[in-house]
Amino acid sequence: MTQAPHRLAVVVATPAHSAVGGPLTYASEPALAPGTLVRVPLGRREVLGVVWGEADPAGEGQFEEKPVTAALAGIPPLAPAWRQLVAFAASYYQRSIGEVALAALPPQLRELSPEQWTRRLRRERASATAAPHESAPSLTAEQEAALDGLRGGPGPFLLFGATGSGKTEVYLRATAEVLEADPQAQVLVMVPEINLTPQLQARFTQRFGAVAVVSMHSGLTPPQRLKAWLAAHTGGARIVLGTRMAVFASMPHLRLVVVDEEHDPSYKQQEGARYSARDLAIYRGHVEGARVLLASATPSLESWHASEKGRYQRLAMPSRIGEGRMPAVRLVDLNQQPKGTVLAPQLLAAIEQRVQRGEQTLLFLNRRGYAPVLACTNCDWKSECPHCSAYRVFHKIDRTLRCHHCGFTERVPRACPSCGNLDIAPLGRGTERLEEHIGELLARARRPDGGPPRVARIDADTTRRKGALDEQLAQVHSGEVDVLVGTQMVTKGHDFRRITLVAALNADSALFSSDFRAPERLFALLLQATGRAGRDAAHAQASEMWIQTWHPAHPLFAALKRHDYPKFAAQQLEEREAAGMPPFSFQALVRAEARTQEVAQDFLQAISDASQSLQDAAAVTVYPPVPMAVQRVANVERAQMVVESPSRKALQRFLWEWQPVMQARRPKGLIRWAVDVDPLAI
DNA sequence: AGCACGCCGACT
DNA sequence: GTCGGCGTGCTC
Repeated sequence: MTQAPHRLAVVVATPAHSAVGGPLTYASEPALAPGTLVRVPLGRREVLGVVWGEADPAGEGQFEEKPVTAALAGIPPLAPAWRQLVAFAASYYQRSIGEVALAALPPQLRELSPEQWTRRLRRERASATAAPHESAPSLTAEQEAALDGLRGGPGPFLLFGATGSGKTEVYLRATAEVLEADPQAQVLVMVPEINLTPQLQARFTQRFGAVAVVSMHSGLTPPQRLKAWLAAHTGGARIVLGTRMAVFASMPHLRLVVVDEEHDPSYKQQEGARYSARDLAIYRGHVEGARVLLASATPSLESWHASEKGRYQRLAMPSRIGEGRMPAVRLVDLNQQPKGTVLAPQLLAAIEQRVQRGEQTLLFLNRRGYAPVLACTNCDWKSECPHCSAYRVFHKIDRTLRCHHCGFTERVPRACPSCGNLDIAPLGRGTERLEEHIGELLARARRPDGGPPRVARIDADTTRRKGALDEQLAQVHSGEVDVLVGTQMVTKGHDFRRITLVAALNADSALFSSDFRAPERLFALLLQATGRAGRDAAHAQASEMWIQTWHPAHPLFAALKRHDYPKFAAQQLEEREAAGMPPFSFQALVRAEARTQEVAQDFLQAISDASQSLQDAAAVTVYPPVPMAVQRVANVERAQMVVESPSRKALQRFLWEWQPVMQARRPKGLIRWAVDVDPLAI
């Protein structure tokens, strides 16, 4: 073998602050272009890497530079814009480039040998044309105006559109225009949840044909993911639909990015590189010269603020299509009800009325299981999880106590484990118990056909099986179900035609939460739930949203009654500004996990003290460490501290200066620590 | 992150 | 007497 002339910088999936956080240097006989996928030896294994560029000549001779094992040939290298996106995300969210890059690639790529790879490529030689299939419906004036706005500027755009105003049709039209204007152009459409991809995929394939559309989300099998990725990377797929991970899809001809329900917290990744797919979409649009369209009926306050300041261009579609109008919001004051009321009599009467008329009701309760706690009636035993600082939830269906944090599950004890008392009682209620309860309450009511009312429940427990959600939704749509009990899962996106009554039963917990974003989330959730009712013009008049609350005078409800998001947003932004909170400041969270709370907090305190000598310390406030809300999970103690600055730039610099300090101060017994930039929940 | 090596408890 | 728990260290 002759001397290998090229020294390549290759990124591999190593965490940011291990000793090998940066790109590694490998030797290669042929010159490999940046963006080429390679297999390289690392320790005793062989891993997938991405060529990032030429290695730094200064580092020559420092390590034994092993040769690249093989390049995955036959596809174009990852484009500069993709690499720039990955490098930016790694830098902004304080991770290594390799970690972000490899997480953004389909996992199966890591496992394929070069032979399997070539075989695989040969199979995927299909190119697709986007042939419009169905004819598009005519547009409302508001949709026309939104599309005009979209044509008229560079963006980014914030489409502020009521539920039922026809936002999806705007995405379809905008997509059609982009695809027609450029025979190679590609479009990325993101939704918050996997559950929402099938119906969106159906809409897009109807319009553009199946070959042009692929979806990308964690529910795909590894071969499906690889296939979708290849189709996007080689340009065969003109349209990519997906969840947050799709923001990293390799799309060399990206021209339009749509972020549907942009306010949804699911766009923030909660482990590994904690990126916001919505924020990265904005950045990506910027580097690729693609239009970015964020859309929501209840935009995040960050996006709303940006549109108020003119950084985002706002497009408004306030009206529901056709005769549809938003349901009337009615509050039930729980202070006026007998103690222990689950459903106020007037709400129950309203439900019975719907049942008799053959209309449907959605009861929204954001807590699954039968009861959140099981307690002994004699001593003070409660169903605490032995591994977490949380109660295990009682699931009556299989008579188990399940910890929703660590998964620890046991059969319900026959008697109190502490005192032997046989009488242990559920406290509070979840969807299971509500389903049971409502069944009893409605026992005397009759459907128009004379039959007894049918109650169904949709939550994470009833939809665990693949396809289960679809089956259950189909039952609702066919009219088999009269009353649907569900968690927030049912408030998102699903188009229920015959629901004329929606009720939220436990809205209050978020009103006085310590999390400053809780009201924003609650408002979005309730308005979204409201949007589930009255989507069918024939029933719209009688549609209602009921909210049971102890605090009917809360200003959030006043805005909700008028469906007035702008008013609500203005109030919230005023408070945020006065308190110096996002979007008027920028935050990061340092989290630490250890066997003991003391080790975790001491570490945070130590790095906090050490941070005061950093260059940007004056522009940044480091708050004291505190235990996390759920302090212990799976026998690991967790603590965190907030870091805040009025300047995003200063915060960024500060965090990067700080990283080596954290590394150096890492004590024995600390399991891990992580930085969460722009955290959603504190 | 993997994956090794290395030192102390309950099983064949 | 081994299997295996996870603590510590290394990877171009």
